[in-house]
Amino acid sequence: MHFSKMLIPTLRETPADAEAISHILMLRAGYVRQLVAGLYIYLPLGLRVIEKINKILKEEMNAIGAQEVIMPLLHPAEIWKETGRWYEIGDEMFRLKDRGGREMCLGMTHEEIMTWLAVREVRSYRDLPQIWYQIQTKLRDEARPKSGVLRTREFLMKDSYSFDAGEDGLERSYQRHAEAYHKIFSRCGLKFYMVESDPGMMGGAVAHEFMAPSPAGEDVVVICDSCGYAANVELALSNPPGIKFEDWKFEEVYTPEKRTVEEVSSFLKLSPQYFIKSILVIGDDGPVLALVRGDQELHEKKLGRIIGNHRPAQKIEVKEILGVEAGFIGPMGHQIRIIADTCLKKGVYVSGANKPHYHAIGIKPGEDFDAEWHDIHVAKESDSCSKCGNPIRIECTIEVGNIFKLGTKYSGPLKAFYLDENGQGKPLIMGSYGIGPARIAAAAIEQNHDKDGIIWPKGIAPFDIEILPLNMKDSKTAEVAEKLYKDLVKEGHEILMDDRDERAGVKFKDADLIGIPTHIILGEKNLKDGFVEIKDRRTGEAVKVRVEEVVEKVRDFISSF
RNA sequence: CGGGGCGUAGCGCAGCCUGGUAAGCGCACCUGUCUUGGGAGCAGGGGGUCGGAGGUUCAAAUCCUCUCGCCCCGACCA
Repeated sequence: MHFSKMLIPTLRETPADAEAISHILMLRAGYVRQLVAGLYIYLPLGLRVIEKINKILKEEMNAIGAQEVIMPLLHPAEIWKETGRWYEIGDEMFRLKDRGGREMCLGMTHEEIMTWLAVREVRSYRDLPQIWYQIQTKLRDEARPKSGVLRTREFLMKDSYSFDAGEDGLERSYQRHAEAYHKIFSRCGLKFYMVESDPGMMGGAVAHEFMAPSPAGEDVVVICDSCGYAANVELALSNPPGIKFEDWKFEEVYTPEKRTVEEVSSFLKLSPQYFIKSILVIGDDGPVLALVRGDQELHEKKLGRIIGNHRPAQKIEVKEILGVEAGFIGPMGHQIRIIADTCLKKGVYVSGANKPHYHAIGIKPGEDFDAEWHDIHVAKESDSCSKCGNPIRIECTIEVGNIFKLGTKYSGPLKAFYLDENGQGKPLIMGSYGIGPARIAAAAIEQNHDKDGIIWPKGIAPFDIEILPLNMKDSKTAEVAEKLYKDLVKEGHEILMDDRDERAGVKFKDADLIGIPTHIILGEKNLKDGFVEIKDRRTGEAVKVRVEEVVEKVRDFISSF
């Protein structure tokens, strides 16, 4: 393609409302434009990247026997009502009515519709397994779209759904997806982790996420380099640093106006690790007291998985339920449900004395109070791996893919049954699997850029090579550039030819911004001696090559990186 | 939905506090000229209901009220 004939509106300056690097660079390099919050236009270059990614997705999905289909994105409400999600999902679902007043919604995912198809078309165990996928638009009315293309209200998703006769089959489909996903993200040039994740509202028991490390990511992941344990911080288990306990006798001490752990800890000159933080929350089934160590934080989601929906108690509620004001709560002597972090199970601690302006020293778990023990703290960098005891790492990541074992969550309510060998009706065992192509593109930029712009991984670059004839007014330059372009296209390379009548500096700057992996530079002086330069965008390394050898050298050059 | 910030030319911004002399700057764009290995120079030019509505005033980009939009933090995230 010729630059002069393409819409590539590069920007010299950073747009004011972009903050994430991928967002800034996609705007500056002319890949996308924003319509309104969370809705993006993909310009020619941006579309090329998405299509490269989609091609990889299709190849790898087809390779595991998945079949491409396409589903409507307008859905009748009835199906969503049957699974209950019409009611469970809140404002995130776009809802509307057709002219007949029939309730509809825009598809935010396709479990219901895929299962609807399976109900009708899958009859026998002989039809199984089936894996169906599509690459199609999803619509979710996000509360807060952000970070450019990373979180939008409308986005492309490769979603696949597996239907098996039993748990073994699901396991196979799940593993095949995991392997395909590894290949996909590798081919896209991403650094990524596969981590254990919370199945959440998707239902089912097992789920993994594919996470691309990047400071722009909104998910936090716990990684153990020693044993390979990797999990989303929403469920990651970890052991807080061990501490040496004193042999305190139970004793109440006067701590006037000292309420927070920091205040009491500095007042008593004891490290926060020796404290028990007591947090009262109000759940659907009544109040619950959550206990974590003084140097730890309570993880709401971890607690939520144990007690369900809950919210922090208000000050008045604390007084009413526990009989003491916040700041002096201790775990002793309460009748309500207590969930305590596992690391508190042993030791001798300090906490509130359940009377105003007093704390208690020498509290022994198991003796002075009892609790249900769960890992409910937020994993931190200083924690150690719960599996092998070695240090863990915490990283911010972009979720680029996920895989869920659904079981019969959808096939049950929608009555997706098959007949087994004995003629018995059984529910299909399902899995669902997603990948966001736009997030792959954004993550690739987040992980591959420098001060000058994007450095695309070869697998998903919009073009393989950019030709830069530095002076288009020089007839020799223009002539050789055209010939090289034709020859290289004939070789099967995708080429962007910067045939604009721009100064050399402009072409270099734009080429670096746009980030095509290989540049062929045609300067007047080199050309007089019969040479051009082949330059690698990532390293900046350039080699001088005779014009007639370019086609051959490019072959070597490209394969050497 | 709560908190904060910002809306002035395609992009980046100044002007607002202290109303009039305030529709400005840089880049981009158009014409000409010159230049061609890292966003050149010179000369000329086009482009704005100052997000919108209402109000105060002799007079509003500027003050007041309402409203819409965008970004960031948090909550939420099938």
